[in-house]
Amino acid sequence: MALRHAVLAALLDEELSGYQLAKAFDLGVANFWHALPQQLYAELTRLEKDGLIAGREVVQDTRPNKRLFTVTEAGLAELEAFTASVAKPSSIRDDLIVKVQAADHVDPQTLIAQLTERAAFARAKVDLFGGLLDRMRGERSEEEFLRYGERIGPYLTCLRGLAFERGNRDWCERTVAVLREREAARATR
Amino acid sequence: MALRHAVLAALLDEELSGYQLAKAFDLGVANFWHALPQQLYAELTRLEKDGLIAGREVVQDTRPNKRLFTVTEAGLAELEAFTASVAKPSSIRDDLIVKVQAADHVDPQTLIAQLTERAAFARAKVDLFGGLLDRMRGERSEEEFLRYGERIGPYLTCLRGLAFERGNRDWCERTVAVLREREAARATR
DNA sequence: GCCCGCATGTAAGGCGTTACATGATTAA
DNA sequence: TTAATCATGTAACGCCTTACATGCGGGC
Repeated sequence: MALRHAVLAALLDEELSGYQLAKAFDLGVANFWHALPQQLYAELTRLEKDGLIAGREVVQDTRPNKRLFTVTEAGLAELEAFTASVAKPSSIRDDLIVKVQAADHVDPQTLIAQLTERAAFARAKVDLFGGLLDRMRGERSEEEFLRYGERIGPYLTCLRGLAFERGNRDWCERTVAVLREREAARATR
Repeated sequence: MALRHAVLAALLDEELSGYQLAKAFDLGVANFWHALPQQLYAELTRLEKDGLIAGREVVQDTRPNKRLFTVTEAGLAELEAFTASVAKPSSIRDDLIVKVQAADHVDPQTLIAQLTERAAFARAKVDLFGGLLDRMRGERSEEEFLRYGERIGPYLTCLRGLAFERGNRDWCERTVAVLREREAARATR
């Protein structure tokens, strides 16, 4: 049950609507968790019912009305308890890695295409996260920001996301290079 | 539905029983996927029913009998199709990152303890994967092995696992250092 | 004598994904 | 006028996790 806590953590720094949360948890900006809009609307309903967040209706003229949510005292306590609870070890769960595991038995060209696509995606995320980090620390150097900044949580998680996507990019590129070399060697044999 | 394909990929290189698979997919050796024994036994039943794997009973005296599974032609075709299908982008899903996202609002000592524990776990995995890679490539250098070795799939996925755990280790250590520095600064204020 | 390893499952419940549904405004 | 953005959901299905169940053999 970690989606609740991810939502609570996201609402700590700013009041957000379900729609805004959905955008934050989508592929683009989710540097620490991923979820679909349906999950979020359902979870927000449950969180409010349990008194961990409080919503307030905002009436809009030109746009549909929306509900903005804030973390309550109880919600903060819940997060505190979650933080103290045992963490399960994380593991990657990625279709692409399964495909590479079977590399010796499937068509290399297909694999190369998939890896190339993923590398491009990873590069885009590296750029995105780099930009986010720049904006968060402003004029300050990273060292300075992390020592004296007020809100470093989102920065730290973004650093993890950045390193992860760099890892993806590098591994994909390396793997493509290996597969290409073997293909070339096979052709001249 | 990627567990099926992960199982198929794992059975490509050797005939395994459910129990052996369960060990491979457990925390210790799962360098490309993770699953619990119950999932695996259920999936093996389904895979056999669908004709993607074939099982043969091995009678043992001193131990309970077991069933060893091999990938069939149809199973290989299924894997081939899976490899060609679109891959979803992978994303990290990790309790610990959620906790760090809330770093500015929860007790730093608790967080430091969790991060320290995770760093130790990551170091253990780095060692484990390093050893596995050594054993796979034997006498050969990495370059040589990847160019001329016969089974490089498992090696490549293990490389991804190694890089991922190094990333975990480094990020945990860095984050602990940052939190400690801020705690020290707060104490002298 | 007790716990660990081998070997295989069932059952229930929670979480995530896919598909479907609605309806207004604004920019291309 | 067509598509994208804002805004919020319902329903069905499938995967993952947690708990429970069984039974023999070997080492400390």
